[in-house]
Amino acid sequence: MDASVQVRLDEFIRRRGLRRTAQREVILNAAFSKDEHFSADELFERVRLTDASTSRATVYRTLGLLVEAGLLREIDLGDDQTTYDPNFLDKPTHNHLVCIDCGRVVEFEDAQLESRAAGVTQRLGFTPIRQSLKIEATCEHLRTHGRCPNLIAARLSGKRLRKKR
Amino acid sequence: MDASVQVRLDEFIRRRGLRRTAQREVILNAAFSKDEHFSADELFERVRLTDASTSRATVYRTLGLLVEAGLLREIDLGDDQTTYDPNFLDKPTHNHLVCIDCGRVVEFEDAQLESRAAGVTQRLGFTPIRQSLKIEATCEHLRTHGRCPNLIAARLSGKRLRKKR
DNA sequence: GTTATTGCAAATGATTTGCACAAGG
DNA sequence: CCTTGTGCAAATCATTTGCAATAAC
Repeated sequence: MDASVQVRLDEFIRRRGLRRTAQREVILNAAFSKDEHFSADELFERVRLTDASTSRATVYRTLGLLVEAGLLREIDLGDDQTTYDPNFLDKPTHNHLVCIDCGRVVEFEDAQLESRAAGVTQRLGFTPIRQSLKIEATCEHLRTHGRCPNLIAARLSGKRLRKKR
Repeated sequence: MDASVQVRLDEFIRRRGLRRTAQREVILNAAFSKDEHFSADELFERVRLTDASTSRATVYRTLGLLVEAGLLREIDLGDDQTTYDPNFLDKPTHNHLVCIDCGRVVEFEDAQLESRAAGVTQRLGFTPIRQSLKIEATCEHLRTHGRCPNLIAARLSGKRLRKKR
């Protein structure tokens, strides 16, 4: 985990008169231990590995904090639960491509898309704050080879593939 | 309501061996009576005006049907409940700009954004199926005039302004 | 007649919250 | 100390579902 994440949270906590706690520490570490997206529950599971006493409620509360602090961002991948993305610090303007076949999520940045969207926003009489492009697509690999390695992996791990409940 | 909507639903129903019912008729009409976005509950309220007997459960079930039939599309505006957009028949590739100040939603199309995103998708090894750009922005009007007509209207109508529960 | 559909009420499941206790500064 | 944070369990709230009754075709 990048040390600056720790620093940013500390600043946010101080600025707001909040407190540093062991739980927030553990949760922060769990959240930024990989660059993978995660749900509140997945994070809770990760947290348990280190610290069995931290409660699910605290995970939810801390997630809210981290989002407010600008460390995490909530993204919508099309399923029912909120997904958290820890990669906006490194790539502040990245977008997401979701594979309809296997559920794989690919992140990408594109400066032209970014500026074009900003222009459109201005023209409409607004000031752009944040923009997110979600592309849903099918896997070229699946169509040409008849199978998709990610799909197989996803099924094995019992991962939920799109769509609500 | 455009008559073609009716036709499309009928075709979908026939193709799938489903049945035309009074409830589906009423719900379809309510959904396409305006070009405004709506939540399941808002639609249910609209439906009650015409027909007090149709249940909330049937509204939910029919919404699923209309989405499958390609008549409605679920969009994410950042609040907790699913929002349905009836305007994709007229503007198949439109995107959304959400004003952070007042919650107003502006729809816009942009062919260049569209094709650029499609190009990126191809380059990543996927076939684009659908793409949605959501822009969050602040109101120019609010900053320069100190007030936003939409914000006032939104507050008066007790509209929920972003963020979860 | 079959099979799909509906209404009702109960179930679900992610997320939030009230409260009494614990802990940071 | 005084206030914020936490765990727990109960509460929320949108959405889904089981089931018996109803209505398409």
